[in-house]
Amino acid sequence: MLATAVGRPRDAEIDAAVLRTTVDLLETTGYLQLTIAKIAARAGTTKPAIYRRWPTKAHLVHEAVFPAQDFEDLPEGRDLRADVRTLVALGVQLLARPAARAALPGLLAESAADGALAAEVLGQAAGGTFEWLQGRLDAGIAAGNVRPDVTTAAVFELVAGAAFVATATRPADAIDERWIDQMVDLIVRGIAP
Amino acid sequence: MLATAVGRPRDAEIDAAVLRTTVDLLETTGYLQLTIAKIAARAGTTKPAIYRRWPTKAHLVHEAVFPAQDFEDLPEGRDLRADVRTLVALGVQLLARPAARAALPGLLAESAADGALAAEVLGQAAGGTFEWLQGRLDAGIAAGNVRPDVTTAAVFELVAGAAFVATATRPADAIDERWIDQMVDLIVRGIAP
Amino acid sequence: MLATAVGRPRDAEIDAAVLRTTVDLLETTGYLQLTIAKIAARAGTTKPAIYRRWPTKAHLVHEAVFPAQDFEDLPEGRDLRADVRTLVALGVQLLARPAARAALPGLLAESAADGALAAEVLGQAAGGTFEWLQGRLDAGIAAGNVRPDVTTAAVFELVAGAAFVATATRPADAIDERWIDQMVDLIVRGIAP
Amino acid sequence: MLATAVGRPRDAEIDAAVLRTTVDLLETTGYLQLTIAKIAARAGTTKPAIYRRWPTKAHLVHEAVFPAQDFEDLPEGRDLRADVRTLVALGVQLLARPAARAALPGLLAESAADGALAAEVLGQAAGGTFEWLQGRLDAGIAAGNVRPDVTTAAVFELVAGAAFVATATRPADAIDERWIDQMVDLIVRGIAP
DNA sequence: TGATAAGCGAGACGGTACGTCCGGTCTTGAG
DNA sequence: CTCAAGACCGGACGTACCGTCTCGCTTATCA
Repeated sequence: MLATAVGRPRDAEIDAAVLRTTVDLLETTGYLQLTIAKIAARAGTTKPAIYRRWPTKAHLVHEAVFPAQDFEDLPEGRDLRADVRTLVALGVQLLARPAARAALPGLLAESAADGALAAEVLGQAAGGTFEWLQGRLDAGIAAGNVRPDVTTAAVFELVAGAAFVATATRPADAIDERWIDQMVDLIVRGIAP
Repeated sequence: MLATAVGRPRDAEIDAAVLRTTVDLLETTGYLQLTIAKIAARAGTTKPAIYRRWPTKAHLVHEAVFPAQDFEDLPEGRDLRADVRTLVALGVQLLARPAARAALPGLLAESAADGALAAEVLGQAAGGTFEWLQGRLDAGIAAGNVRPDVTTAAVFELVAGAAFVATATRPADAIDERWIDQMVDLIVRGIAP
Repeated sequence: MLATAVGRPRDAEIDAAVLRTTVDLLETTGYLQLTIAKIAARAGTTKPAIYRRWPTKAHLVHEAVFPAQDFEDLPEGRDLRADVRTLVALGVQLLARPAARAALPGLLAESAADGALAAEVLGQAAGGTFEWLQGRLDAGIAAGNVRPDVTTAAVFELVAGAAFVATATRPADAIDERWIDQMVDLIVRGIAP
Repeated sequence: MLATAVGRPRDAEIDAAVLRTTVDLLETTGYLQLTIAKIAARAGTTKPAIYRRWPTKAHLVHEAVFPAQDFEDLPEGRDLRADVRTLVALGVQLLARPAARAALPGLLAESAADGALAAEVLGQAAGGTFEWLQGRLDAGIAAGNVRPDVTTAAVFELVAGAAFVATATRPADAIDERWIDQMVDLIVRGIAP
């Protein structure tokens, strides 16, 4: 995505309009019914303009629904329960948005056949989060709040998985504070010595 | 799929060949690249023969990858740990097969836009399993091994979610007995009083 | 088409109803749009009952539109002009009926790929007619009204061809007595010494 | 078939390959067995590419077998016999080719149900030819070689019809110079005063 | 300042896959 | 062996849409 020096520069308006439209249409029509042509028409541009920016629908949707900055602002660690709560809340916040609910299964389906895409999608989610969780759990072990044989991957799978299944099976308003509290409770007790 | 008395009966060979081919192609090409035309060609039959049996690709894949009988043989309850282990193992056994890994995100993506399909897919998984789990947890509560405020749905989400995320992110051989033991440990401790 | 002695005898009503319906539908929908299924439905019977009697649509149409007896009643020869007129009138009578106009190109198209059918269709038309014409021309030669080098085939081609092209290109009511007279005039002069 | 300024231009190779393949397959399989799918496969292209160019099989066959330019080069009139011979030879030349023998009944059958197609098919044949014949006959009348009451349509029907029936019933090699001479003789005498 | 290069809207193209129609066959149960 | 009823198989249909390409124009940088 490096800007070449020569030639007409890309119109940043188009980037913004396309990303915005993609989210809108995702919520309306779902991932599979979403087409580049529809996005182009609704964003007031053309298919080639979109294909110039994103190689596939999956890349576009990924960028539109899970912008990179969403994964960057994890707070400093406090006590264990608060940290777990932060993680569960992050998972819910990321996955429960309508656009995310619509996009994720589609992205996963595409990832199944495209390793590079899978790496990109998962890499981003895991990226900072995984290390952050590892740090929190290590601190917990040191403080005696977490069993030493608990692996970061297992906790990550529990948290992410529960959030994913909940968003896939529950109505949106059934994933609330009480749901989060319940999950936090289960996780914190599960990893306790 | 009720047999009508009148008219030429269906060729059972075709049913079998199509289901077999569907699983094969899923593992090879993935859900999105899978097409009815390819299945028909490889199974030695034609598209109409397939459309006569299954209304959409999703229905066919569902039946091919998650046949109904897979969900029917949950054993009698024993002690709590064994029961949780049964559930986790069932989740892994169902989701870790290559065809299932390829099929599930696709089915979820289709379900997002087709409520009836969602009900079918989830209904089957939840069908017996949910009630069975509820019974086991109630028994656990009665025996004092489970906190009374633990909900079946939450446990179900943890187990199914962990299995799903693990199959989506780990290599197949990294989901072994040790992984299961670890999950069972986390869950059992999480729900204990 | 020999009736076998054993078993239930065929229902002659069905033969008649199908032939009648075939002519009706030919005039309405044309040869290519005509289907065995439509004929069966309208004749109040079923496809298998029709296929039991006629191997193809072409055979059925042939029998329905050009029954064998139509070609059998050529009158005794009189004078040459009258004989030519008989032939031209026969051609017009056979080809100008709506069902025949609709059927003939279709039958010819099928005949192009099916030699046996071609022999049947042409054989019937040529059958008695060709010999009859040959006799009349021979008599004309003997009487000095026809050049000896005129071949029967050429005259046959002129008469049949003119009738065919006229039915294919003219409206039905433009093929009248005056048209016949004109053609007879051209032919009689053409073959005269 | 007007070239639009905008959009990707058509691949002329495909036009040529499809027309060539259509003629080949017509000679091999006949009109009714000819399918767009087979043509596409054999021409190395696809059905939509064909449907973009020709709305129906009939239009494609028409253009492939009777290209427009075939009807454009009628020579200046000379004496009557030579002119009639020109017309008969043109008829034979157009209709006796294997592809034309296979195509014509099919085109006529389709024309029976599609007036617009009929106008196109007949219009092309009649187009220049009819006027040309009219001019020649008028000249013949003026020169005293043709009866004034001879109509152009009747002569046209005789010539076209004879050529058509001959190609439909005779083997290809039986329509030779001698056949043409015989027909010319019959026609010229038929229209003479 | 002019040449070069890339982006843009417009829109048709090539080709994959779709879901359907229907032609001809087969099965059942009764006559 | 026929009949009515009806489903089945498979060839072909005509269409939707994806991603690419071409055009004529615009907008920037580089020589």
